[in-house]
Amino acid sequence: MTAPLAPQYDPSQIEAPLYAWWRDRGLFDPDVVQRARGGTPGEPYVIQMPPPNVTAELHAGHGLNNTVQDVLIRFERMRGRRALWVPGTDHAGIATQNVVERLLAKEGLTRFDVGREAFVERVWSYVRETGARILDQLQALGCSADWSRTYFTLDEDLSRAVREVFVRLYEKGLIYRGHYIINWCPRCLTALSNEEAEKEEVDGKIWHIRYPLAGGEGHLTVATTRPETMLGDTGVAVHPDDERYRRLVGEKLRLPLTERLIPVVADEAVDLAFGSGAVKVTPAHDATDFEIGRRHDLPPVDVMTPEARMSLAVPERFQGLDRYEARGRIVAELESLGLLERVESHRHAVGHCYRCGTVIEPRLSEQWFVHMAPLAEPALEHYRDGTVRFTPERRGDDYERWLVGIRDWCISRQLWWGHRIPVWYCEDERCGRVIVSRTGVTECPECGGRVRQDEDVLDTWFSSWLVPFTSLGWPEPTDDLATYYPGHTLVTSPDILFFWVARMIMSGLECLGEPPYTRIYLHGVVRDTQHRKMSKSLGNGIDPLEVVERYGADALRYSLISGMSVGTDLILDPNDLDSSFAPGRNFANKLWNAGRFILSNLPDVPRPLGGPSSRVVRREELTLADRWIIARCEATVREATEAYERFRLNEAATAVHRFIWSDLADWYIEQIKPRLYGDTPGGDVARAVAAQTFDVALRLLHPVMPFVTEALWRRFPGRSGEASISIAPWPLPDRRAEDPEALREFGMVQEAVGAIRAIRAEYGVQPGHPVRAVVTRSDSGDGAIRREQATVIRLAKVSELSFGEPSERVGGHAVLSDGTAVFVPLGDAIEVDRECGRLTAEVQRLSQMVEAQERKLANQQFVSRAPAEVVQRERDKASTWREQREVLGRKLELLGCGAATLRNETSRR
RNA sequence: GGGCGAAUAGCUCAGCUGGUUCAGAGCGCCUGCCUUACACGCAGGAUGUCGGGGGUUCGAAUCCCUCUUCGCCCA
Repeated sequence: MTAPLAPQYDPSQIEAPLYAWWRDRGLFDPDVVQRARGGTPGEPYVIQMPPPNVTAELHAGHGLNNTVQDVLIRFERMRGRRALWVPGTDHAGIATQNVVERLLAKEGLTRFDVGREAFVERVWSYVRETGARILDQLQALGCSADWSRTYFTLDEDLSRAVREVFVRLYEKGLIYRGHYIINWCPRCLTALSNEEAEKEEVDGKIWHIRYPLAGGEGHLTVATTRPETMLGDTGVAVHPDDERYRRLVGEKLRLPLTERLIPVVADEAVDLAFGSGAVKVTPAHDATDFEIGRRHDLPPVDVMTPEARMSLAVPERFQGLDRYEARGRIVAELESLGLLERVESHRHAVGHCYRCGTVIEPRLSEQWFVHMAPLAEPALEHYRDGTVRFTPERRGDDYERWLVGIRDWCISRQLWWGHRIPVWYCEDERCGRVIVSRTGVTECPECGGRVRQDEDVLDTWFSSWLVPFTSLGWPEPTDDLATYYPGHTLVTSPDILFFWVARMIMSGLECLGEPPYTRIYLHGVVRDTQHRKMSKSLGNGIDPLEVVERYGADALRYSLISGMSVGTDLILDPNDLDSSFAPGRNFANKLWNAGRFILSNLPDVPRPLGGPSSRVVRREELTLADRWIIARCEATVREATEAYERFRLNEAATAVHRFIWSDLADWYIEQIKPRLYGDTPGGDVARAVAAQTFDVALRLLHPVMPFVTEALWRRFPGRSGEASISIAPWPLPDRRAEDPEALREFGMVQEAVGAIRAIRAEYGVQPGHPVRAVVTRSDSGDGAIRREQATVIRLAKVSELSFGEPSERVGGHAVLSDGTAVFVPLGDAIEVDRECGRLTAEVQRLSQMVEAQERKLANQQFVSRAPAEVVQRERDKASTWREQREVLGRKLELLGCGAATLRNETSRR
């Protein structure tokens, strides 16, 4: 039927064709899948992909984030939901503009040289050329996003929606323009929101500077971390309750280096404990000072240019100096004037541009803002009433705190790449009308005069906070919007909780009355072994595409998923990809070979395990091993399904791993080999059970390892060429498959095999060399080992297995958990002393456990206060251990281990 | 300065509601094996003051307090 499979799994031959097949058949499009399923209407399930920057290259963080989303979307797709994963890219204003500016710089040009229009065209052509690259890269990971719905935040439709929202919020009075202190990046030359100014701890200093009293002797000492801003001081503030300075309030000071006279004012905002308790007030360069200045009529004096050089408002000798050069010069001059009282070291948080790392300059500037409190309120309510929930839960606290203390959002950016602010100003000064419009404006509706559009563009996040509905066609009432909004799960990393997640909830509630999703899964960050975030500049990144090339996408995905637990970071070693991704590579290969074995043994039409067929396998045909693997499979279905549902993806992955590797491959496949190609009858039953349980395992694993599972699943006999595991039904739990008796009994067989193998290894019996074994049943023994003696004989390489009391004494001894004794006579091969030592140690270990248990049970408090069930369990444990100890104790006597040995062993401890 | 998280085998991490998964998994390591699915494998094995100290409890890796170290967020 199909070509024989290679003994070693080679993902490079398998993955790309399978991906193309899925994609071209439309299996990622929920509407196509719905039709393929015969139109059964499934409940929609929607995930919005965090749109990567259009200029981004795939890194490990993207790999993790998108793998998690793909696992969830594939899981829900198989469960019958109309699973839609919406992909897109973000125009990323600052980042993209920076990239193209760097390209221009190589030609010796700036954006100002080429002009706005040409520059924007240049960015577009760059984006058109490279913009889809990251999405292509995601395909190599197996991501099953619906590419037919891919959006770009600057698409015409999405841009229209952005203007719509801007105008609506403006009309509701939630967007306003004003002069405030904003975060200014002197390198990117734009305003930033508070969130975009990343606080970073730096070692700084506090300079204590004397400001002389204008009238008479003395001075007032102020403390500052930014002495260069003193040139813009227009006052000094003290706390109204501060006894030290009360008499100075209202006095004038002579501002050093400028000779400007500035007043001392009293203001509640001053922290008595900080520095000297007197603060310089620089209204144009500090948010708090700006407020103080307003309250006391202190005029703002802007002493810096946009590039953070000293402006014309300062004495000539400082003009044009960079802010840090100016700092040095100013401090030196103050020192020479004897006005520098002292300098202290000071560690404090300083804002840095999140795009270029430059230290932010707080700057007075006219910008557009969103008034956030009214938007935050419903977002808060939907969290507090449990509608919107976080995994891990504690992240909800961050969300709540941010919303409670929310500040207005500065949304204008002094960039050229982005959504131009839809505001026009009448150029006729007498009119001065401000027009906010959904469509272009060419003349003033008031006076008919000329208008000019606001030069600025909107914050990139002002478009991405809308994507859960703009990606579906809003504000048009599209079918997609009706079907797929609101969505369900959002998967991202915690660093954009405020930037994006919280704001999307606000916009969804504002524009559509419902939050865009209700479950937010925030995963960790990928770090190196020194726990540093992976980054291009540190060179400690892992290239997911390289991993895919070397080990396959399945190996990457399994390694990421199984190594990541809820809410914790993922540590990977970029210098040792082999050991980082060995788990996934090994497992894919194991799966491949288990599949190779099972498939090569299947007939064209295997017997079914259930259903109406007359060939159905009857329950009484099943052997103990069959019943056991079916029961284990059932347990795995429950475990894995629940784990996926709870976002415990690592548990799902390891549960299936355990089933496939430890249960199916190590035990079941080994156990059924005689039935498959020996004389033992029942091969058809074994084949049926192997096929069925392996099929289930493949489906359970498909969300994590989509390629290898599909490759194998499609090769099952009787599969139609159209069938894909990606839309195969999810395995459902089936109570009838539960079988505690089979689990226990086969467990005893496993123990017996394990005991014999251990004895063999202990005494260096060559693997091919058969041994005899004697099993002495305990009173509680149930005879499973006797019934399954063929299994024990095969798997433990036993030549002759007998039951009853052994006739010999010299050999290896073991006792199973139910007290059954296992004896391997080894004659000359055994060293009696060694065996005595081994058994004595075991007896002693058991004795300690028994004694501890007896102490516990002798404790009246325990017996009376612990639940009866627990007490019973502990009693059972004690009697089991006691029995094991007695069995081994008798063995010791039989072996003739002297009391001397015992004493030796005792004193050694 | 405030808040949160983490600390368990050499490494990366599970251990969810205190007691039957209680000291686990994978990788690495040691020993022996190319046993006709797989050497990316098979079989066996070693390795732990569950970060320190104190407390609650009949019982603590698990709950509380405290200290140390590391990380994150907010001012």
